[in-house]
Amino acid sequence: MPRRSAEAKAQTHAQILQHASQVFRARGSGVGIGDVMKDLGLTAGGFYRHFESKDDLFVKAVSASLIEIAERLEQVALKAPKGRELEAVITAYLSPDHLRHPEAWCALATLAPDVSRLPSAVRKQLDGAMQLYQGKLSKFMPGASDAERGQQFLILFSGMAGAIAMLRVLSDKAMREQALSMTREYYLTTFAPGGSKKRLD
Amino acid sequence: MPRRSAEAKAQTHAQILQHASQVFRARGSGVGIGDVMKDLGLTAGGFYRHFESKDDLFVKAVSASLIEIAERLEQVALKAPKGRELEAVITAYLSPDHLRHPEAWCALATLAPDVSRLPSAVRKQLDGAMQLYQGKLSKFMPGASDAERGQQFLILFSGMAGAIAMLRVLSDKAMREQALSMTREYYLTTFAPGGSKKRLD
DNA sequence: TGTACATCAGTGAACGCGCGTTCACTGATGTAC
DNA sequence: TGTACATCAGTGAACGCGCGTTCACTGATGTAC
Repeated sequence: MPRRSAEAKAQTHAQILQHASQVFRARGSGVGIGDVMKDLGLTAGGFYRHFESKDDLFVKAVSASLIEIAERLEQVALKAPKGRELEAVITAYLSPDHLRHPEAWCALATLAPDVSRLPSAVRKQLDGAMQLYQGKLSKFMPGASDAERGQQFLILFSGMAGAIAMLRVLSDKAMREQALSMTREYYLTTFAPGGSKKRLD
Repeated sequence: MPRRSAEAKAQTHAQILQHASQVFRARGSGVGIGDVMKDLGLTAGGFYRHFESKDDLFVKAVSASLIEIAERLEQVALKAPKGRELEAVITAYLSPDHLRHPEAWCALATLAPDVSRLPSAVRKQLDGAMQLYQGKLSKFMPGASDAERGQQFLILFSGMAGAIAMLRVLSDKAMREQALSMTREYYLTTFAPGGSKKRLD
């Protein structure tokens, strides 16, 4: 097929990024470029009109997915009743939907080890997305200063990501979901001990 | 090279398992069998006298490493002063040594996503090791019943594993180590608020 | 205790396959006049 | 506004490579008598 317009190219570029970010989260960094392109009705050769290499795509896909999740969780907080923002975020993050759909949720829970194995020069490209994640959500954390809220964010989100990652290892589905709700209760009690007893759903 | 004695075979088997478990933790499940065998001075062909397939090795290597860490942490607890067992375990788990040496520490922090992508029939083979891990350490957790201590174990260890995994993503070494000590303080305060103020080193 | 024979741990070459990447090519798009 | 030409998004075949696995073979080990 011949040349496409500038807008068409931008659209293809966005599609590759979006689809790759889902498929990496679902099946890990080992997923092939040919697979990603094929799913979009394209061939592998065309990939290199959009990205320098597979590593380039991987880093950009992880970065994009982190930003997307941060924005989504920020929206969840902003839509929550006053004073219950963090409760809403924790409930969303530790939801059965997150546990069951790695491709649609947080890349930290699915790709942290893959990312940590990249050379630090490459990992550096993710600093921005990590800071944005922290920036969008630490304002809902308890703490007297920005620094303190930033620390609380790190502890809460690394803990929740670890919980999701570990629960996905368990082979028994019923046990997994039950342990999830128990874990959610714990984090809600510890980080968002709101006055009212009723939980958001 | 010709046939070896039964003990020699057992030793080779143990070496493959041990080395693979380190190298998978360090570089992920993508590491090749040829590499593992070569490091031991062997050739790839001989691998199949010891394991059915790469997946077989991977699952057994993860299982072995989980058991090894569980036993090591249990020893840490047993050597700690009375009443400070959990404090010692948390300090060991959230140590700079763990952060810097994935190959020598907890497979949950390095391989949880790889494991979660295996078919659940294969993952089932890890249930035993997971239960052993829980069994060896939940006795040091606070809680009135076995069930409660088991839950506390899950929350604490998934949280700590997530913290290690996430901190390894950060590109700045100084920030990583500082965030680690802050995280360690948090988990010590929350889970092991011992009477004495001095920390174990 | 010695001998003949079966076993099998480890070798090394070969296999089929899928991967990331390159490249000559096509023809619609964009641009210069 | 029309025309000639350069650009370049996407194709599809090819590349080199490394992977997991197989297999005929070697010769020390283990066993039966």
